[in-house]
Amino acid sequence: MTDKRHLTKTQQRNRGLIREAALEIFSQYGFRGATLDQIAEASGLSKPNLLYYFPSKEAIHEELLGGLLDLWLAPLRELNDEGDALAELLDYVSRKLQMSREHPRESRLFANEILQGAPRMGGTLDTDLKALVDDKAAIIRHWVEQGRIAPVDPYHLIFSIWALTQHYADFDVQVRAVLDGADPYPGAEAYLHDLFLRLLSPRG
Amino acid sequence: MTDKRHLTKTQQRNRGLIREAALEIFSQYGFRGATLDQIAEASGLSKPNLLYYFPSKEAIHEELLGGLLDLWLAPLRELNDEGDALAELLDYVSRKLQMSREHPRESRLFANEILQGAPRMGGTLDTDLKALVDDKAAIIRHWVEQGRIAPVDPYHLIFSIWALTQHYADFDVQVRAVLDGADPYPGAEAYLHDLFLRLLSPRG
DNA sequence: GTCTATACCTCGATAGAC
DNA sequence: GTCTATCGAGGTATAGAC
Repeated sequence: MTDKRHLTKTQQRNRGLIREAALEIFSQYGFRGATLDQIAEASGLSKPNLLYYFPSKEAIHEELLGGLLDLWLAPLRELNDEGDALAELLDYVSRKLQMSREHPRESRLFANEILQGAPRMGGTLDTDLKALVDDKAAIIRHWVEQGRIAPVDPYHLIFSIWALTQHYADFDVQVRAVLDGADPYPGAEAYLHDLFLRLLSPRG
Repeated sequence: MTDKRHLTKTQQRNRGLIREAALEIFSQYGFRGATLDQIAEASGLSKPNLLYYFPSKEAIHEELLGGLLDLWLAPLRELNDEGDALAELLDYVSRKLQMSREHPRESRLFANEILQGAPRMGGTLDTDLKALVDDKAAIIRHWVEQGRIAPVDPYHLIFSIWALTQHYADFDVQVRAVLDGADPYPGAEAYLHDLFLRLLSPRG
């Protein structure tokens, strides 16, 4: 039996190659659009060898999805109720945008999954995701009540941060078509900082 | 030869049934994830009968994509350079959000296509889309220069409107998981109106 | 651990009766 | 115009030699 705590060098290396290749292919073609041939090609391993390390195509996909929600929610998890309210939220936006820039494939893999109704993410959306968002929304509501930020709906605020940051990864081809291929991130950083600063600055 | 201008009642009806069913299935599963069996089932026609009306699976998909970009850009096209700047933009946001609410399947079909690199949309992004956005961005830049709205990057403003409105259709399952299944649109309408009002109101 | 060969199935598309 | 039956390609997974 292979024990996760006692993997040989080869095993670690090949499982890593497969994960990397699978991320590349699944994020571009979706689960059903991707084929084991493509993943084999991209990883440099043979197709039967893929199925030596993972029992099925589905298992490879699950391996990727497993850690994805955690990675995805990490920036939100860092939101600190004891920090400066406005700075905390602006930092969150910045971290989330950086996540899109550094992990566009993970963003697209996630988007593919959600777009199709999250058939392979099970109940993690209703449990883990919802619990964290409820927790952070309560913090934001508190900040509003204390007048530390302008009044906003905490849930729609969080949705808007997700939407605005992930858009640059998920709709990359559209963005670059409009911008003639230019890197959108410097402009996005400035625009989003400005947007949320104006939205959230307490007035009067 | 079938001439589009002389379709029988049956032809019109069945082609309509196929389009409706294909939209339902393609938007949920993507092009490769969808099967003709599913579309046949959903349309109430037999699989060979689908291929009597359309030469291939790809042709059905193209039929849907064909009009999609136009439908998609219609709200932006209405942006009128002679109207009141702030009201024009807020109305655009509202129209675009309504499009998400009324056409979530079209939104997801489009998102599926863009997410995977728009392999079947040809050059329409680089030509039609870019031309329209450049045109409207020039109008917005003009409004900024005249001081009729606060200074913003016109391109990122348009991206942000797309991202924020489409998010509610494309990431519906995630939004509803967080909101316990509640309808997000009333809250979204208020939040987005508020957001863009604060962002764009000229100050000083 | 890794390969070649292949079993087996799903799916798009066609043949041909009605 | 619509059906049943079926072909053939492509895809997941397995067998078995090395």
